[in-house]
Amino acid sequence: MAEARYWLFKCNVKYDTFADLLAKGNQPYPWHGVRSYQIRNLIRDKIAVGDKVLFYHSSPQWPKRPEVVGIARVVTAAYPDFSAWDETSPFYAPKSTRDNPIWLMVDLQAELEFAQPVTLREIKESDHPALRGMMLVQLGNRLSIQPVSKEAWDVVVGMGMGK
DNA sequence: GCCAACGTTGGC
DNA sequence: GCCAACGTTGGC
Repeated sequence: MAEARYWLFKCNVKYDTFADLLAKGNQPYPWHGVRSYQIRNLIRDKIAVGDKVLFYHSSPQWPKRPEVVGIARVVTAAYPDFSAWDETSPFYAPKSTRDNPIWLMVDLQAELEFAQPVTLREIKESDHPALRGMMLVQLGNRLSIQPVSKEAWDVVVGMGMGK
């Protein structure tokens, strides 16, 4: 296997949470709902089985804060996102057909829930150079999947484990 | 609810 | 291909 890479996946808590992954136990969880070509291309070209994921909750209800809540692992290659075919899904996307799927997804499996979630605010306020370099804290960034450096990974996971 | 960022759409 | 209008994201 190629060397694992590190990512941050944003999850809008309106649709899914880390609890949904944890509830699956050892079963894979289809990371559905990507509707951005940039992210689709990342999934298709860059993300591989075994890659590691910081699981981030975005857009929480006040007074909850956006935060990294745990770690997951990529367990499949990219395959068509079936939620695009479901008329009852908020991610229904009729342009993506079974014969010619536009939207792709991978499956995730939960690995570890942080003892102590790492909030966006903590990451922003950290003076650690690896965290200051994270895409997450840069202005205007809205990508729902972002590459994370090994250094930033180690720092965030350390914070989440309560170190 | 507000609003900045910014990707996407569509008229030309 | 340009670019203005529009829609979505997401922090606050």
